[in-house]
Formats: sequence, structure tokens, C-alpha cells
Amino acid sequence: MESVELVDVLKALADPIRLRMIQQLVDGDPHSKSSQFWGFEIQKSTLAHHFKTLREAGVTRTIVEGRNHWIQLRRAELDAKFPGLIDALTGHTTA
Amino acid sequence: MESVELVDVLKALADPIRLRMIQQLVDGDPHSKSSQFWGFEIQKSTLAHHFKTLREAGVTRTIVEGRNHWIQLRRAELDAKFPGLIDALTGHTTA
DNA sequence: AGCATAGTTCGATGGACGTCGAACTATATC
DNA sequence: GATATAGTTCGACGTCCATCGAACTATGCT
Repeated sequence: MESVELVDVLKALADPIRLRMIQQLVDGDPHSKSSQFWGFEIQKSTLAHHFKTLREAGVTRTIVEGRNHWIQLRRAELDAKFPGLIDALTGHTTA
Repeated sequence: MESVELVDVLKALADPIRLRMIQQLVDGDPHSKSSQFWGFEIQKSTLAHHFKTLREAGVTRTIVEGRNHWIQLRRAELDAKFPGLIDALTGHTTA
């Protein structure tokens, strides 16, 4: 996590799909990777690609439970390293 | 400015050069576009490309004074539309 | 007018990226 | 073991983008 750079986080989030993903993940809870949950009209291989991009950028972690995978925002680490960033990117825009 | 989308701002700032640019512009004052000011080791055509990218994303404005051009962060508009974003991207990284 | 300077625009190039289908891995169920 | 299901990986394809050099525009200066 120490090696996570801001510019790489921004690259990861500068995509409409992935930006909406973290906005849905902002509550900090693990969410299913099942495509039904997200409502994107993309193939599951593309979905997996976006999950990987977020994880490799240090934005999310993956939890595996048997056949089911969960994705979770690394809220605490991100807030510690980039204070205010997640808040600014997720819904507090018009508040 | 109403049509400025968050994802497009992120695309504009998800580049090492342009991220450093807005970090130098964060004081809100106009800064010379002269390459000496920035200290990047890139050609002036590339510099102009980055200026254009920031401007078209709604992040900066350009002020022309005779032969000299100035670039300025659109601080107030960005703060109004994306509260906390500029703060989060400029300098609070290691604090 | 002639020349220098500040900055942009254009065309080309190489690399990165989003998307997809197909193949693959791994777990669950019968 | 056989089959189904969840999700990833791989290869290909097309598009976008950062970079550069050269040409261009426009202002200032002599």
C-alpha cells in the first residue's frame, strides 16, 4: 500500500465503469462480483478486467468464499493516504 | 461548466505531467505557460498538448496578454462542482 | 518591412487500454 | 466422476493518447 501512487489511483478511476463501481462500493462493505449486482452492459470478461484494474491500483481487495468472490473498497487505507479523495469522488458532489 | 463530468476531469488529471501541473496551479493564481516555469523535460508541443487537455476538461482557463499566455486553475468552479476534490489531489497526500 | 519570440496545430509513431469471445481454473452439486 | 456454475486469463482487435518535429499564427521589437 505504501507504493500506491495518486496518479495510478486516478488512472484506475478515470473510467466510467470503474468510477461507478467505487461509488457503489463506498459503503465499505464487500459486494458480490456477480454481474447482476452492477447493472453494466458489458461481458463478464470485461467486468473481470475492471476488477483487476481496481485491485492492482490498490483501490480494492478481493475476498474469496468458495465459488463466490467479493470486492471491497480499501476505504481506511485510501482515506489515510489520500484524505478526502474517496469522499470527493463518491456522491458528496452536490451535498 | 455545467457539462463538466467528473470522469472527464479524472481522465485529464490521471497523467503524471498534468497532475503535477494542477498541483503547481493550486494557489489559484495565473502562471506562465513558459516551459521554464514547469521544469518538465518535454518538448513545448507536448506541453501545449497538456495545456489544451486541461482546458478542454474544464480544469483550467487561459489568459492571453499580448505574446504571453497564462494558465489558471478554475478553483472556484471546481470546488463548487466537486467539493474537496482539488484539495485531495494537491499536497495532502503525505500529510 | 524584417526578424525574433511565445505558443499552437498538424501529422506521424508507438504504446496503452477497453472490449470481446473462447479457453481455462476452481468450487459446488448430483 | 460428471456436470454446472463463478470468475479469471488469454489473444485479438480497434481506439485513444502521449510524444515528437515541423510548420504555422500572432505579437513584439528594431
